[in-house]
Amino acid sequence: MIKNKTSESASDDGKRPAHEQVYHTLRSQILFGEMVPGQPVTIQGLTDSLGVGMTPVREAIRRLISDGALVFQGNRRVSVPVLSGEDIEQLIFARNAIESELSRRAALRMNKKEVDDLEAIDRNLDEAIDAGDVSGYLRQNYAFHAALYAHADAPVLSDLAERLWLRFGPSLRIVCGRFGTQSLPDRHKDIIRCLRNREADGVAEAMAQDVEQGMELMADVLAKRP
Amino acid sequence: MIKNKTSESASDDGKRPAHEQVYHTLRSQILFGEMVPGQPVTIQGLTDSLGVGMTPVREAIRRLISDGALVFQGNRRVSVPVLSGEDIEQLIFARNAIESELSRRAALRMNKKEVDDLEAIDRNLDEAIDAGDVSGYLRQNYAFHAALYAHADAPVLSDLAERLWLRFGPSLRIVCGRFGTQSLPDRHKDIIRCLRNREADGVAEAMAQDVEQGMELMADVLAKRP
DNA sequence: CAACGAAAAATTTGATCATATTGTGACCTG
DNA sequence: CAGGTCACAATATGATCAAATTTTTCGTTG
Repeated sequence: MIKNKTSESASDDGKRPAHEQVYHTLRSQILFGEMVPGQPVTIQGLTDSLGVGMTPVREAIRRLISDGALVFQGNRRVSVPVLSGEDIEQLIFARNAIESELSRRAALRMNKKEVDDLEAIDRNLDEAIDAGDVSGYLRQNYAFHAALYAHADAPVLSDLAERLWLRFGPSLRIVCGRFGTQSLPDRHKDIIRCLRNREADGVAEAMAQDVEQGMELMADVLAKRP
Repeated sequence: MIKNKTSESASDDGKRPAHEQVYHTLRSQILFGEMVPGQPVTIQGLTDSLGVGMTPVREAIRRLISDGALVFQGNRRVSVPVLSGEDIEQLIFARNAIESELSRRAALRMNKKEVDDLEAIDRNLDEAIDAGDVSGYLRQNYAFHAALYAHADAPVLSDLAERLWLRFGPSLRIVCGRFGTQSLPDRHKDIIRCLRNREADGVAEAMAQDVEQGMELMADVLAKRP
């Protein structure tokens, strides 16, 4: 079986329509910090680099703007968002509210094997931290939260959480890039322990601390040098 | 000044690009219940009825899907969302958290005149209720909340709130259509009183009750006949 | 004479449309 | 009831038009 298409990138997934491909490609790039806050995003640039027409690119960009993953800058220009102090403050509030509830719901629903799987992700995360692998850290950290929330059985709330992550993804990468992977502490061990004991409120509390610690470090770092 | 364009609808706003026009037109239709939950939405249907090409329509639809205002049903089909009981439960939680915080922030920032303006909206709302004007009720009720949140100076949280409103708009219309405008009680008078006294926590509490009452009535009604 | 600034041309990017292609579901037939 | 065919709607592209930014040029001024 030969791929005779030129296919410069975008990993031809075979079936999915191109606009979804583009959406998911860009989404990952934003979520995992492959785009820098403030970086301009052009339609024509993407049609060239991704090797697709403009229509799918336009649709993907609209979707990402609606997600808060990109911002429309008035004069037809689109760019990766730069977070202000107030933005981060609001993100802390919203993440605390939404993600602690998601954690609580997940705690009530997860069985032993599912907690084991989550712990496996956390081990991968620790490996990435030890290796100083920033990209791996961002991916595994996201995977940990996403896996937990997937068990909450709450699509509306999960959706909101995803949007919030898209907003701070690029900035989180900046923080990690400056201070390495050691600097961001987490409460994942507490979360897993409480999950095993089925202490839903404990899980929610640990998640709230996890969120708050990470976001406040981010706020501090970005306040010094935006 | 003559509009010589055929312009069947979409109120040619002069400057804004067509895809934004289409987006806002559809957004209003969804928010104010001019679309029925479950109703299919086709690209070609909209290109015909709005008198624009398909590209702007496609972009607007993608944006609305990302907003949660429309749902993509797997096989290229798009429709207006139908809320399940679990969806409403999650909406109640999220609205409570986000909108009470927005109210609290607004309370700390609003001056006397701004509260007067809000009260004027509430009077319009009461008129619509007395007149049994469902469409007017939906618009004025939204206007009341939107005006309040606009004073919270919290764009990230306001954005989240807008998304939640888009999700339940069509279903709220169904509830009003079945039971009239009298059936939905609100706490707007309490909110205004607390705003005048600068009791931020009181405003937040009243808003939480306003949200909860409305949403639970909606849940009850839809539970009987979805 | 150099430097600054304003106006105009050129380039780049975005927006829209018309058209070709592809995939989906319905309908008909054996 | 299975399999094939047909019609319709969605997807994707490239061409064309419009807008905005950048660059260039020219005139004025210190």
